[in-house]
Amino acid sequence: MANVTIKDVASYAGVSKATVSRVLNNHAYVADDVRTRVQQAVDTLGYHPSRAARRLRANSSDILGLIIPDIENPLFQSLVRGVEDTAYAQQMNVVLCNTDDIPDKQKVYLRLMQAEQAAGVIVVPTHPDDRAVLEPVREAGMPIILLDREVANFEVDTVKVDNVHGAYVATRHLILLGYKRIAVIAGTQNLTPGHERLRGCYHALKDMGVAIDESLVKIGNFKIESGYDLTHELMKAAHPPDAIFVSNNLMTLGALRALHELSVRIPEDVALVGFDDMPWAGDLNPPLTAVAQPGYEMGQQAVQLLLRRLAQPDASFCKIMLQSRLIVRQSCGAHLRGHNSP
Amino acid sequence: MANVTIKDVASYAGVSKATVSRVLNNHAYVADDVRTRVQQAVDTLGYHPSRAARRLRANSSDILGLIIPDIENPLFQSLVRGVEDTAYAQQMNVVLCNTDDIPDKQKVYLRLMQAEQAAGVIVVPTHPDDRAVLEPVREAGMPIILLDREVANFEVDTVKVDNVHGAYVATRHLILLGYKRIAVIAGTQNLTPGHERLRGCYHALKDMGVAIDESLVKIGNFKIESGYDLTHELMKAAHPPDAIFVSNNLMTLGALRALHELSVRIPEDVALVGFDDMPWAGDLNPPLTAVAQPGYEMGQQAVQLLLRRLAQPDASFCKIMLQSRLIVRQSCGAHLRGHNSP
DNA sequence: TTGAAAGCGCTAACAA
DNA sequence: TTGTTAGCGCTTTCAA
Repeated sequence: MANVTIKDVASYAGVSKATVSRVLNNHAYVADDVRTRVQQAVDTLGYHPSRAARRLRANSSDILGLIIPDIENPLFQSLVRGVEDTAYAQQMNVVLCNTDDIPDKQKVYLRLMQAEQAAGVIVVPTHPDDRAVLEPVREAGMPIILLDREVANFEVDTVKVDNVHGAYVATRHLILLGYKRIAVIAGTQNLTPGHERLRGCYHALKDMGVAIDESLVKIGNFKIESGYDLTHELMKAAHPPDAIFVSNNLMTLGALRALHELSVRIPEDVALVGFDDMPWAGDLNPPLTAVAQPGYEMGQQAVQLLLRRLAQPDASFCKIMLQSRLIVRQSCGAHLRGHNSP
Repeated sequence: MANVTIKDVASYAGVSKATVSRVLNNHAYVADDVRTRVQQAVDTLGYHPSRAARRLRANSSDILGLIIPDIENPLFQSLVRGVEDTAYAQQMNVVLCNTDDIPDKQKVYLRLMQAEQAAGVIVVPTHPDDRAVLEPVREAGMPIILLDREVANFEVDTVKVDNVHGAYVATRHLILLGYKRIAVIAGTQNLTPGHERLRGCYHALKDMGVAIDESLVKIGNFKIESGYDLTHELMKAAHPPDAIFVSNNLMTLGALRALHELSVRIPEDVALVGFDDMPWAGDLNPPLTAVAQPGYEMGQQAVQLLLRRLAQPDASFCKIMLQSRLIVRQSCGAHLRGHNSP
């Protein structure tokens, strides 16, 4: 009933607490018969060491903090699974925190992880200026891995996706398909993915010799409503676009909804390519052409980076850049206009 | 740099550790000037109490374990947010665990929660026979709240949805719209939602005087492939259905994919109604008619139940049953056949 | 190869 | 109103 402690095991097995501890932690210099006797005691008593006590002793835990904006975003879902599966295989436990991109929440969670003596944290930072909050945490001895987004003036292990290239490929794809008025719904510009994706767009337009019409560039905030509103703006204009590149999944969903409401045919009237794939992107109306980010691998890599940092606290900082890839379905009109795929 | 402890604060403020502790925990009988002096010391030193130590002392924590099958399922996403938001407001911290419906994983996580001295766990159990794993945990003093599914012979606080009624309404909706050959893709039958939803179907068919064609009843396992495969089976048969009720979101996605592959028009050739709504259900092709479960509220209620149990450990067990509601979009064909909605 | 003892940071009697 | 002290469960010297 009451909790079984190491003391109970010790007296049951007729040895000292120290010996039980040694058995538990696989120390050398324990007689075989003693070892088995202790094991039996542990089993019959159903003993499990108190993590609180261990943590107090060791001043660290096997907890891995994972701080993300929002679990309802499909990208972060696969990312979380990548982190969890990898951590689980290493006997680490993941504590998931949603910041909703609110810096204060992020601060609270970072503090929590410190207080919990987490082994380290993997963070998708809320803001490029987050250095002020992150640096003290690292100074206090907790390894930090940044994921998906970067923070200004903050050298740190990072896993990200080549946003510029992804957006470049998507935009070029639209150009090659012959669209003339390509609009872009960009994301929050002071988030790395936001401006990198816009830059990728611009690069492609320039490289392919397409003049940039600034009235076709809208800056959103990565949320559904934003995609919805900006699409309305775009389509209500005197010269609406014939194709739209949307910078993330949520805004793409908003764009889709707006276009349906306006009874605009996709891709006949307007073609659509989104950044971020979703498991059900092929079931949307129409099946969505999208730049797929390797969310699961991003999670995996982040954990690997953390383990490396834990093993070698003084190793130099490392940035891992993963590739995205374009998945051509129907919203871009490739099936109508032929395959000029990149 | 090094961790600031209560001792540091005490000596900085020129008082004893006990006094610092009293200030920290808002005890009465602390002189005002002492209180402020300690507060200042805390602030300037940037002190945060060690949770490990507190936990060791108190033999319990403010951690709430949330054990679900899979975060990639939209239902569990809103559920998680409901739990997190509610717990957060109560200063509790949520540790999320995905079992993938694998009993062994569930066992590991339950053990982890015990070792972490969680205040309680909210569990979506993997199996109706899970009593053997769950009961010992509760016996050991940890409150358990069951969510979404029930466990045989295990009296416990539970939050669930009225699956029978939800399926009933969905099926009746199809009957009222005039469909004659209504198929059902059911879920795992030894999971409560699985057989309850099938029962709801049967009830509706019987009540409305529709003969049951057993060849139109398929038992799946709640996963995408299952919905996909069974839809293929259904449509390849000599007498395919003119409507399908699918028992959860993932299988509905599979069904949708299969129907598209077969170039079956929805709802003209086959109507479709799914259990579980999804944020983007309206963007699917066609917009999906679905039974919406109140995932967020389920999460909220589960936390409330846990708090109640924590406050009154001996209160009698309580079962909360939430209603689902039918959201009529286009996949059921209501817009073509007129509004015979329930 | 084993045991005794100290101490991790905190809180709660008990005393003053 | 405050300080002293013991102890939560564990690991790790140090000594035997």
